[in-house]
Amino acid sequence: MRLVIARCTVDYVGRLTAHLPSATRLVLVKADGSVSVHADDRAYKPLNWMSPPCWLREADGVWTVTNKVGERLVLTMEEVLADATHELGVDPGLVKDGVEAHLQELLAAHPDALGPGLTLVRREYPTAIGPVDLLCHDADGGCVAVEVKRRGEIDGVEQLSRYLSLLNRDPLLAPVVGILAAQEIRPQARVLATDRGIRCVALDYDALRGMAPTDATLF
Amino acid sequence: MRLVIARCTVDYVGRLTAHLPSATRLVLVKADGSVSVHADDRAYKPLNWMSPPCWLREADGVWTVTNKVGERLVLTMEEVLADATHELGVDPGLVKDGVEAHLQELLAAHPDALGPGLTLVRREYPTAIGPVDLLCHDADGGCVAVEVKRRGEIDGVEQLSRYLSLLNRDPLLAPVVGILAAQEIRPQARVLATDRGIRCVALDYDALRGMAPTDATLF
DNA sequence: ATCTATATTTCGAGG
DNA sequence: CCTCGAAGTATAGAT
Repeated sequence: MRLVIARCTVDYVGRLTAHLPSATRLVLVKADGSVSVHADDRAYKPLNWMSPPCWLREADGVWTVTNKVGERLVLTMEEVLADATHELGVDPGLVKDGVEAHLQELLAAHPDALGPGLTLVRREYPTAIGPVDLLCHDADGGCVAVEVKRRGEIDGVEQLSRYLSLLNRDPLLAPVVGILAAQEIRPQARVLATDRGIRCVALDYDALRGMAPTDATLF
Repeated sequence: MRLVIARCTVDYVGRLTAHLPSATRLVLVKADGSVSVHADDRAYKPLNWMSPPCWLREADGVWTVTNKVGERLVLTMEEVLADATHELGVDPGLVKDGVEAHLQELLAAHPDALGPGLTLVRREYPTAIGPVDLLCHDADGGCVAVEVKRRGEIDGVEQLSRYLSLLNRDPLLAPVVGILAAQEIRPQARVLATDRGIRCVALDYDALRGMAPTDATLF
């Protein structure tokens, strides 16, 4: 990884046209050839960048980064204040826990966390417009479609609504009711869901994770 | 901006739980207090980060970054290979061209690019749930609501659908038909739009930009 | 503070 | 390879 501190201007021409006036910035050139330009604020997003695969050509203080699609990132160096290179090696990568896939997995194992008497029919129940996260039966044998999200927003309600209108066209399934299950449900999403007869369930991830593996052998 | 090259492990506990095994990485501490951890690949996204506002406390080789919500990023430093600080100052920021606002502007000047005989009623036509990008009249005086996107996806169809159902409740406007206008329209969005009677128009940005300022004086 | 809409979104999975 | 959905999405703007 090469770290350059430089006063420079930057021009990007590709999916849009963008320009950075002259200022002192950090330029990162990574081992995969990618280049990013950082200001002294915001942790996540660079001011400007070119994603790999791409190639850097330096000529006379002008750095030109290009990719296969023809996008160009041009850095015009006015003054280089520092230029250091470090060998980092390949990163072992991030281990995550607590994302939507994991929530769905936990709920599939404990559908009764969504409501008493709920049992799983199947995960990723296929429909013409995509799979429903969970399809369940309630205590009376009625069908329940469950949309699992980390955060419940309007999009999730719309998505579930589309599934429900489709599933309810199937006389073997109808009537199908809906549940939006999420760790956090935005007020507006709750309003829209309620308006459409969709139940909202707030999930406690830690409690779910702490539940006994299966309750089926209690008796 | 402080640039640290170090062998370290990283643990994040917050919206999810994540762990980075020991490896050599770049740690950026920016003037706004934000911290990010970069591997030697990918220009855009850090391996791990904490967005501002947040605060870093160093104690005995353990860096703890916390924010107001109680999320924690913990870096355990095993070996610091470099540690340099540079003054960068405030960045003048990025100047963009070619985004949705510009498309909307061009279409407002040339509504007939959306269909023959279309004329503009107004941009950002206000409704209870937000402004419609463009409201137009067609050749017969009928109302047309236009949603402008750089890329047309399902969200855009849903958004326009909500506007249309609202606008059609107004007897002075109804019937209102919809147009989804975008440089690129995803297949699923096109299917959903068609199913709902919404017309899709693919935009040629360069052609739009090249059109004569106004055609009203042709005769 | 909350919600909405955008993004050069990036990233990964699945057909 | 394209398409689609998730992301600790982040970020900016409006309410």
